[in-house]
Amino acid sequence: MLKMTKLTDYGTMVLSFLGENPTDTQSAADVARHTHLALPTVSKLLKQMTRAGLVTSTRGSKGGYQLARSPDEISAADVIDALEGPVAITLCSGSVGQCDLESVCGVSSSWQKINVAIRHALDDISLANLSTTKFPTPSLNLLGIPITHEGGNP
Amino acid sequence: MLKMTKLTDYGTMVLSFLGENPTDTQSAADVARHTHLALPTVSKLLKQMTRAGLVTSTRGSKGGYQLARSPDEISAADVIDALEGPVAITLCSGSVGQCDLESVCGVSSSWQKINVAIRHALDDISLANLSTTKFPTPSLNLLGIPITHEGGNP
DNA sequence: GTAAATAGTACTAAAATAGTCCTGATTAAG
DNA sequence: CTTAATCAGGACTATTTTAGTACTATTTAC
Repeated sequence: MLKMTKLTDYGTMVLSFLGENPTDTQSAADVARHTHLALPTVSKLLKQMTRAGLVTSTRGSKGGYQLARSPDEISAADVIDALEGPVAITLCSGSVGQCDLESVCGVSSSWQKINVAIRHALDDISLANLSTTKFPTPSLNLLGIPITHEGGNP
Repeated sequence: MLKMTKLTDYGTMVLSFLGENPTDTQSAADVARHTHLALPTVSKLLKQMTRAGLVTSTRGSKGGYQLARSPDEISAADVIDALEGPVAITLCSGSVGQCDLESVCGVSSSWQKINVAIRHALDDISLANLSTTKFPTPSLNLLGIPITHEGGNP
């Protein structure tokens, strides 16, 4: 539940790497080398993220990719949107009238609210926050409960 | 992204129905009839939720299921845990040291924070809130942004 | 013109989800 | 004590989604 797909995770890694040297153009092969991901996969991700406007590409020899804007202007929600399409916690929460069970369901609008809430939370997390390399992670506070750093992955 | 599986969605419907008449014991067939879900599916869900302690079962003829506790004491997180196992937004956010890329990843702990934040949000939503039948849906407020009802499913 | 890149698309493989079925155990009722 | 109704557990199949690869076309530096 509430899992991102691997590709989104990878996408974040790729963006994070691009963010390390924002002025350099990196080829897909460069990115693959540094992130230890397979080239075709990285290539696919970069294409998708280019189309979504998260990175810019330069074609031709000596071409490559760069972040389209600074790491603190790219949100977690942006990345997810680019790689997985619109966020929706339940099928029916995406849009109205598409569920056969709608009339007998007795459950729904609150899921949509949760959805919106999570969405806002993801909007407020930037790539800069997600990259451990350089930036300090700010404290995140949802529902009045401050969430502090308590170990975890490097 | 951030989607629940259909089964969790169904599970909520099932619980919601059981919550309508908390004192009655409903057989799996009854539940299937009223929710318009297939019997084997409902049966499977009820078994899982029984094991998780969300509903109680009575075996034998005239047996069936009831909510184990009142609808406002069952949270969205409970339902998700029962039907999908522990919440984890990324693979590596579930536990430390299980990811090959950990050392080169440069991304992670903030996903864990998001994870925890969402978790808390889901803890605070009860089945009573999710059931449209009887209970008014309270306002939900994450990150200081009040989320108001703005149409959507019935 | 050639080599090094990205763009687009289609395809295949793998994994997760959803759904079904069967066999066994338990209990109320006749 | 037999039968019918009902849950328990697990195995199995089908479907859908996700992940990963491959191929062809286009663009550009030199």
